Amino acid sequence: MVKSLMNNTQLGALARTFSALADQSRLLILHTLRQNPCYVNELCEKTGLKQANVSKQLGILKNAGLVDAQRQGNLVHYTICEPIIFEICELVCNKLERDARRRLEDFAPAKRGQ
Amino acid sequence: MVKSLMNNTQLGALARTFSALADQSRLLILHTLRQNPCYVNELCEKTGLKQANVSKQLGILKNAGLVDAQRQGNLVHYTICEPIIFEICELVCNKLERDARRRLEDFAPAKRGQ
DNA sequence: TGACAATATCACTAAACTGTGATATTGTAA
DNA sequence: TTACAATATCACAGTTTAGTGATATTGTCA
Repeated sequence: MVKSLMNNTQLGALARTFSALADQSRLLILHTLRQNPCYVNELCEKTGLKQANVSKQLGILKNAGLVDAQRQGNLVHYTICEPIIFEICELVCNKLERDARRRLEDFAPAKRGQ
Repeated sequence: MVKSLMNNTQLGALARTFSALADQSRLLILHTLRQNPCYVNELCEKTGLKQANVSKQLGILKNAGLVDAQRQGNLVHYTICEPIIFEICELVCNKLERDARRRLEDFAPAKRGQ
């Protein structure tokens, strides 16, 4: 259970963490890193995002404590350091799927199966 | 497990849900509603936010499918309709606490207990 | 009907954010 | 040292967002 009473500092920190997750490009980066931790240039290729943008978003993710960076010579290797983000995404994805299913039911009630 | 491959539509929907959670005022409203579902005017009193603001944020939360509204005469009663948001907040809060603890350890290593 | 209360919406301002080209930084290797 | 590659940072434009006072909408009651 979340603490039953939260203070403003806690709510602010919570909001900042959600902000880090509230962008499609950053989610794409996390999703990509999940398949394989990799270097910045690889992230650019895999995601199709530009280098400056990838670096910027990685900075935000790192600042939120979601990814870790490790310099290897000329390269920087990024890893996800908070697997809980995938639990969280799973919970939200399930909710979204339920929502969509419910919306369909409004048009095609009683159809069973998917 | 989250689907191992997500498409842009899914990532976008995910980002939009996190956006709804990425604001301190909205988290405060959710937190308040969690103690007791209530009417808009009560929310204004309990949170100290202005009426126009509360209505606006409630609209965003409702649009994200996080709260439900039920008109009762002149009043509108709001309820949280997605308890999973508390699981999510709990996961994030635990992470934040771990982060803070780790940060403390950098200054006061080996102190045990809290 | 008219007066009033609760809530939602509008129009606006100030602040924050995304993506980008250009540039700075950091490391390698000759 | 110099040249070069990978990444981070800067400065900027365009977009989005939160909060607010004013107003519109919706419902109650007399």
